[in-house]
Amino acid sequence: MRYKAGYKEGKRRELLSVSGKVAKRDGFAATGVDTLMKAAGATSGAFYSHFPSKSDLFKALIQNELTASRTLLAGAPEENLRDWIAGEMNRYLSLGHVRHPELGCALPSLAAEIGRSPPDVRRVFEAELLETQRILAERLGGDGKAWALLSQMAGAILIARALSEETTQVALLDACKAFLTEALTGKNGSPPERTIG
Amino acid sequence: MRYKAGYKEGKRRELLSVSGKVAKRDGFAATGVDTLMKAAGATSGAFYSHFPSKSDLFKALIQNELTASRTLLAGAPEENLRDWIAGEMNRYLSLGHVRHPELGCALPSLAAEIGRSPPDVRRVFEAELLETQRILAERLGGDGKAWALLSQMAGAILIARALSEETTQVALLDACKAFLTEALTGKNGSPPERTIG
DNA sequence: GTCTATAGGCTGATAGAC
DNA sequence: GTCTATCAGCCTATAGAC
Repeated sequence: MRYKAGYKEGKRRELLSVSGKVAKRDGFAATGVDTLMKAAGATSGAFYSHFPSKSDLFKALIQNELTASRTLLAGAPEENLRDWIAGEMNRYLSLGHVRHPELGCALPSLAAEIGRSPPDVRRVFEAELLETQRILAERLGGDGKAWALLSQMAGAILIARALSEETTQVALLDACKAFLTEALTGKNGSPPERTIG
Repeated sequence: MRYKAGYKEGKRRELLSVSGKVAKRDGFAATGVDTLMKAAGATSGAFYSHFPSKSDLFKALIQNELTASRTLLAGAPEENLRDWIAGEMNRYLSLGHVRHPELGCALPSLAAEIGRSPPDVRRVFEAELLETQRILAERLGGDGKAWALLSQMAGAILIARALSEETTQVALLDACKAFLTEALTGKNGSPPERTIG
């Protein structure tokens, strides 16, 4: 064979990673196959030897992105609960996350498009998100707290990105940090950092 | 003149209303001008006598949608705070809202697209949202509570729509209702209704 | 003010050379 | 496995008839 064994698998991984970044930044439907492939250093013709259709890429990409986010979230489990919550809050509800969707969570970037996608896409999304929710619920000590935390964090980044002024973005982020910290750990929790611009 | 005075203004309002619905359901960028106009009983040629460009329609549509949502939210101010919060929660965090984006709030449907739009679009969004946040903050007695409530409610509908199973959607909605009710009114608030499918 | 027709560019996907 | 070339269809926006 003209290509090494394992080449295709590595290239597929690269396609997933690169097109995930572009999709989170510019939207999945709004970005053409040719553009996605150009970002990975190839052409649209090559794409179809890796995925049967653009929609199949979307499913694989969702799985890849949510798994990566979950790994990030599941890290640092040794600390106590309050410190872990404060740390995750400062990481997720940051201006850096608002400014760099390509490096961030898929929920604020792609959830609206997933909601408009066929059931097979949404099933992949649900399976992956439920796994994240399960881990969160275990740490927080409650299923409901996990859903609430996920919803508010994703919603905060979603709205902050749509805002025009950085001062307003910071006000929203800091408000959500304070609200969630108090609701999840009680008034005595160590206060979250102020967002640094 | 062959058309009545005031006709154009009325038609413009109809265009805003109809294209708002379609955009919230199918996405704004994903829907062509011709499709938007067909939904309003006209053709793409006529569109450009009402709006200079599709992007200008987006700005007008955002203004129209957020103003309508704010009017809905600002209603029923006579009750006490806890009843009002419970009522708004049951209205916004409902399966009907999940299932019918065309009739619902623009935030879960369009915020991601607004975030990818040029500054002039985001400025319109920010001005309108700040007015809603101001009213909410007054009622809740705190700027931060308003941002947190907006973020979690929008995030909850955003994520619920991307889920596949109705039981999971209901679990998420009920969790957010309970979480927000407790965080905003304390444990003694009357419990929110369970979501009815 | 609305219509049809059109321009130029983008899209997802396929065919065949290498 | 990747390339170029191509198809049919959609997009935003404009021109000219009525």
